[in-house]
Amino acid sequence: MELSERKQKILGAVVELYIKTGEPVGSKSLLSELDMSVSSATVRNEMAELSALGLLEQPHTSAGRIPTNEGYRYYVDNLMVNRQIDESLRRHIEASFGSALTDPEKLLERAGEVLADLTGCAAVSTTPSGEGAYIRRVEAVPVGTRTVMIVLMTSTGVIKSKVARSDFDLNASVLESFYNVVKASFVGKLLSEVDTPMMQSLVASLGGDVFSLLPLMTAVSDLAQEAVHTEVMLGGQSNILHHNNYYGNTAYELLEFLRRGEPLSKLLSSASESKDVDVKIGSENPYRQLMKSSVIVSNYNIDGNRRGSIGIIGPTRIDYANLIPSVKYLTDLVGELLTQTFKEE
Amino acid sequence: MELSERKQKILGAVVELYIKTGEPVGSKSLLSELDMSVSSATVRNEMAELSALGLLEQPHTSAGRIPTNEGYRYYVDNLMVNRQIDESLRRHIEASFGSALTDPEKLLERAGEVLADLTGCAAVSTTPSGEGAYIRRVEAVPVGTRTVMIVLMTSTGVIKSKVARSDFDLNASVLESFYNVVKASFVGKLLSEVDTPMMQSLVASLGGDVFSLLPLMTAVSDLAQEAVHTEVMLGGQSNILHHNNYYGNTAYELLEFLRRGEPLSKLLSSASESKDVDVKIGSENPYRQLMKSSVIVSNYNIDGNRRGSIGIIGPTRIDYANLIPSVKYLTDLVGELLTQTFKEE
DNA sequence: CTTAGCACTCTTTGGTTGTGAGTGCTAACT
DNA sequence: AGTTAGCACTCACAACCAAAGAGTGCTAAG
Repeated sequence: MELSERKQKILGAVVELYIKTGEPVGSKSLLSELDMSVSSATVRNEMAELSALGLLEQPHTSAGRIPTNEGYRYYVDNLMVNRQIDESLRRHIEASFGSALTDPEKLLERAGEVLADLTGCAAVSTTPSGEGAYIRRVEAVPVGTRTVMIVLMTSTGVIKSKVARSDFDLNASVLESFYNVVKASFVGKLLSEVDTPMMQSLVASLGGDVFSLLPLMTAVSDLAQEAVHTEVMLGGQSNILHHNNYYGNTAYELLEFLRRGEPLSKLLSSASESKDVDVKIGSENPYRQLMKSSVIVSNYNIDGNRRGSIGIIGPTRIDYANLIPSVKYLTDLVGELLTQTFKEE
Repeated sequence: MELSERKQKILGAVVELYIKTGEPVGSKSLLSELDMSVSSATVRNEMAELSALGLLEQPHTSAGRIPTNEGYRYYVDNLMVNRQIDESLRRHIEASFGSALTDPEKLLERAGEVLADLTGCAAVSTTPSGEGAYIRRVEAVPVGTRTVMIVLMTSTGVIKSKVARSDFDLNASVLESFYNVVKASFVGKLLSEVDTPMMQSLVASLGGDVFSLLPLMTAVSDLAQEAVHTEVMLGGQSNILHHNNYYGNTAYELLEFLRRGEPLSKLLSSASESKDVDVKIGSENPYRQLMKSSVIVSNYNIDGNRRGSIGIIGPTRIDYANLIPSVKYLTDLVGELLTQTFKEE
C-alpha cells in the first residue's frame, strides 16, 4: 500500500498518541502534537481517507480515530523506529540474572520475569528445545538399596533427574548391566529416537535382567521424553489487569488461556524464523482469546541454532517501538548466556 | 460468646445463604430458606441483636445483612458442620496425581493446581522444609573436563543438582579429594549447619587443593541453601477474577501480593500447628492485601513431622464447610504420598 | 415474647436533558 | 486542485429526577 508522506506522518502520530493515551485521537489533539502547518479540516480529510483504506476506525460516529489491526501493522512494518535501550537499563537487566545461570530452566523462568517487569506485560518463555539433541550421558546414583536416582544429560546441557524404584535389590551387578545397556542403546541417540517402539524392542532384548532393570529403563525413557519436550513458562500474569483494554472477563479469558501450556507452546513455535522479532497483531493470532492482544516473540539461539523463544503478550496498543527492541535484546542476551554456559563441550 | 439456639440457627443460615448467593440476606428471604414457625419481624429482631453483637452488618441502612469477620469466625468455630468429600471426587483427585510422584517439588506444584481447580480459589503450597534434614549423599558426576554436576540428596528425599565449573581440569585425583572432603565435612550434617562460617573454616583447611575444589564446594553449599529453603508455589491465580468480591483493582493488588513469595511463605508458616486446619478470616490476616480474603491452610506431615503447608486464598465469603475438608483431605493425601515415597530408607 | 402494620431509608432502574468532543460536508479561498 | 473556515449533526457521557422495590426499625396490639 502506497501512502503519501503526509498520510504516513498522520497515521504514525495517531498510532503513537493512541498507544500513549488510550483515548481515540481527534483531529485537533493530533494537530497540537504534530507541528504541521495545516488546519484540522485537512487532517480530518486525510484521516477520512485512512479510514477508507482500513487503517483507522472510529469506535462510534462522533469520536476520534483509533488504529485498526492493519493500521498497527502498517505502523510496525513501515513507520516505526526502534527505540534504543539505554545503557543503565541494560546494566540493570544483566544484573538481574544473578547466579541462576547454570540451570536453563531457571534461567528462562528468570528471563520471563525480567521481561514481564520490564514491559509491564505477561511474558512467556520456552526452555531450550531438545529437538536434534542427543543423549550425552546417563548416570545411576544409588540412593537406597532398591532406589537409584537416574540422571540424564543431553548435548544441549539440559540435565534431568528422576528417582527410580525397583522391587529387587539394585546391587553392583545390576548397575553394571544397566550401564552396559545404557551405553549400547541410549548414549549418542537422539532424544526423539527414544520412543515406544524403541523401548519395546529394547525390553524384548533384555532377557533375564528385565525385572530388575525395567524401572530404570523406564525412568531413562521418561527423562528423554521430558528433555525433548520444551516447557513453557509464564510470568507477570498480573500485569494483564493493568491494561484497561481488558475489560469485563476478557482478562479472565486471557489468563485462563495463558494457563494452558499447549496452545502457548504452539503460538511460540509458530514465530517466524526468518524475522528477528515476530509481531502478531490482534486477529493475526490464531487463537480467539488473543483477538484483542498483540504478541511479540523472538527466538534465541544456542551456538547459532534456534532453540527456544521468549515473548510478551499485551493489548494491541502495546508500545511496539520500545518493547520490540526489549524483547530482541533479552532473547539475544539469553542466547549468549546459554551458549557461553554450554560451549565448554 | 453465648448465643441462644435460635440466634445460632439464624446466624448460620445468614452465613450460608450469603456464601451461596453473594447478596445481603433479608429477613424474608431468610425465612423461606429456614423452616421456622416465626414471623419475619421476629427474625428481624434477632438479626438486630446479632448486629449489635458485631456478628452481622448492613452494607447500608435498608439492605439485608451480611456476616462480619466475627460472624464468619463464630460460624466456623461453632456452627459449621464439615461436608464429606464424596467418593467419586476422592478418586478423581487421587487419579490426578499421575506419575509426578517422584519429585517433591512437582508433587507439591501439582497439588496446588489440583486444589485450585477443586476449590475455585488461588492455591499455595510449600515444598517440604529442609529444617532438621541432613545431607545424606553428595555426588559429583563429570560432564566435561572442567565441569561436573553436583548432586545433593537430603534425608527428606529432596534432590538438588547444579553444574559447577572449575578453572582447572577435574581429573580423578581432584574428584577423589572432593569426595574425601564431602565425606568428612558434609555428609550427615544438618542442612542448616552449612552456613558461611562453616564454609570459611572449611576453605581455610583445604590447603593446596583450594583452587580446584572451591567451585565444587561452593556448589554444594549453594545446594544445601536451596534445599533448606522452602519454595512457595502458587496456582489458580486466574480463579481470583471469578470472585466478584474482588472489584476494581483489589484483584490486581491481591495477585501482586501473591506473586511475592516471601510474605506468602510467612503466611503459610504462621499456620497454627495445633489445629488440623487453620482458618484466617479477613482482618485476622497480618497483611493489608488480605483484608478482604480468607486463608485456609493445613500442614502436611512426612513420617509424622510437619514439613510444609498447602492452602487456599479466597474471598471471606468462601464456602468454608466444603473447602476446609477439601484442604484437609489434600494435605493428608500429600503427606501420605510423600511419606510412602521416602520411607524406604 | 411475638407479630402485624406502617413509615422511613436507601439502592436501583429508567428516562430526560445538556454538554462537549469530534465528525462530514459545503462553500469560499489560494 | 488542494486547503480552510464554518456549521449542522451525531453520539457518548454525566447529571438529575422520579418511581419502584427491598428491607429495616418501631410501635402497638395480641
